[in-house]
Amino acid sequence: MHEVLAAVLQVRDGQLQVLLWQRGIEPDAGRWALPGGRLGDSEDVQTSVLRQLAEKVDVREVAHVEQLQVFSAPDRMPQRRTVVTAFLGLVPCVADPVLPDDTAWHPVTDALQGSPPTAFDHGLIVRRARDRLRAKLSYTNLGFALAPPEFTISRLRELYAAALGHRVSATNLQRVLSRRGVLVPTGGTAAPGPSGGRPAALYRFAERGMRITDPFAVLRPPEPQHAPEGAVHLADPGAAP
Amino acid sequence: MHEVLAAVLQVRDGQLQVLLWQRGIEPDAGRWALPGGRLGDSEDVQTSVLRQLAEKVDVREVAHVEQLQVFSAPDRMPQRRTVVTAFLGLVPCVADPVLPDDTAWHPVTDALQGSPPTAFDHGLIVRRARDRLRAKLSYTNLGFALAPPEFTISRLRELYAAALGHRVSATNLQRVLSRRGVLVPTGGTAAPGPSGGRPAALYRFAERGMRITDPFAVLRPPEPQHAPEGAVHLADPGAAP
DNA sequence: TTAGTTTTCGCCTTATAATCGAAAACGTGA
DNA sequence: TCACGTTTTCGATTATAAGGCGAAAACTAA
Repeated sequence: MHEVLAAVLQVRDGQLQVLLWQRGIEPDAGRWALPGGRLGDSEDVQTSVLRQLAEKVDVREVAHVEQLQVFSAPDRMPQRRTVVTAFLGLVPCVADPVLPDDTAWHPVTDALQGSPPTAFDHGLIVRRARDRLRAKLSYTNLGFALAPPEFTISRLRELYAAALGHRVSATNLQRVLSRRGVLVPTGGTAAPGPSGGRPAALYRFAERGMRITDPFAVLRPPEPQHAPEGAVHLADPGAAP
Repeated sequence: MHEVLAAVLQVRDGQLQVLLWQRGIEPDAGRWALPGGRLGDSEDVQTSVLRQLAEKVDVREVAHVEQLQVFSAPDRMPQRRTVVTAFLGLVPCVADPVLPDDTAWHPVTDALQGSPPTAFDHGLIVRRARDRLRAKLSYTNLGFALAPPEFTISRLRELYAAALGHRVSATNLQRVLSRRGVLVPTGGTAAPGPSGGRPAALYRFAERGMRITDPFAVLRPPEPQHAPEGAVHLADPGAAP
């Protein structure tokens, strides 16, 4: 049997959290599992996981979904042999979907340490999801999927710090993203906090489509020569000795 | 039904090539397909694809295998609905496995342009495999899977150029890989070619395990402070003013 | 010995990230 | 209204790594 699962991640309360539901029946009753379910006959895996998220946990605000990996160990679940395609899902920090009673957000760090206990191999899937997110935050504009449509650099810095698990310099974040052209100022400013301070400028991401600015520019192809032959007059119109 | 497929790549004759077999029966009779087959009940997908490669095309010299992606469009194959887990496989350039009559190597570039015509969505899988290889060559030591155990920089440069599809500077390749610590001199030298020249030093890869030296060191965590508090005496045993 | 070939190494330039500190822009309270 | 604390923003500087170029090294063949 083939099923799909999603590790849906969101930054809440300054921590990266994952959406889990508590199993009511055996096997692994009482343990916490990722949302998902059986693959339908007339849908592909990504359509299926989005459908099931919408149906089961009312998550329609998923800003980004991507395939993580297939888990297929014959004994990964007792009883029936089940192959699963695992996904990473990201939800902006402003979203607060209504959840069923058996469903809740849990800090990823806690879940990876057994609190709450996770069902089957779902803990491993959560770890893969977190690692993938951390890697992609470094070299893509995947941050758009964690951030609101408009945000200040400070706000974005908090999101990155929560997701990456370490401190992040606002100055550096600002310029690294700007250089890549994924950060666009909207012109507006946010109101200062209660203790004053300079009002922060608002930004948005250039595109929501995982645009990557030359991924891993290492061992890149040689620069095309400016004008190997002919067309030289174009580059040199009226030069004087 | 679930099946596994592998795009097995190797550099031959200075070109990146892929292993294909010609289908004898409908559907898509006469077109060229990737090796693979049905997932067994007691094996995971990676075990399965390695088994089938060994059984069907006598490829036991696969140096590296990794999951690419699940392809699951309901209509990706006529007749029966089939979900496939696609793999990337890499074979060192020195290997020359015995192949069945219906099986042959084809340049990836040609296959992607319809020569020979590929079956089902296998052309798309080949493209994904090539792109993945190119990306990973930039920031991992995946080159070990294309290269012999020992090699010269010139030889490695040819392999990289063939796989990446553009010229590669031997000087730069040498230093980029050395800096990462994945290139280890063996001490030996290769015999000069028929037209003379300085004999080249032999190298090997440091590890065959996809060791990555700090992947994408962007937005990296701040350096740990030398000695924030306590334990200072350890770092400073018997210092005099 | 000389010419030709190939490899290897050092120096320089460029590109990008990280760090530091000062200036700008706002509230608050004397 | 005028210092003061706070937060944001920007410029200058440093650090690191990749890319390019040419000279020197090490060999073969005439």
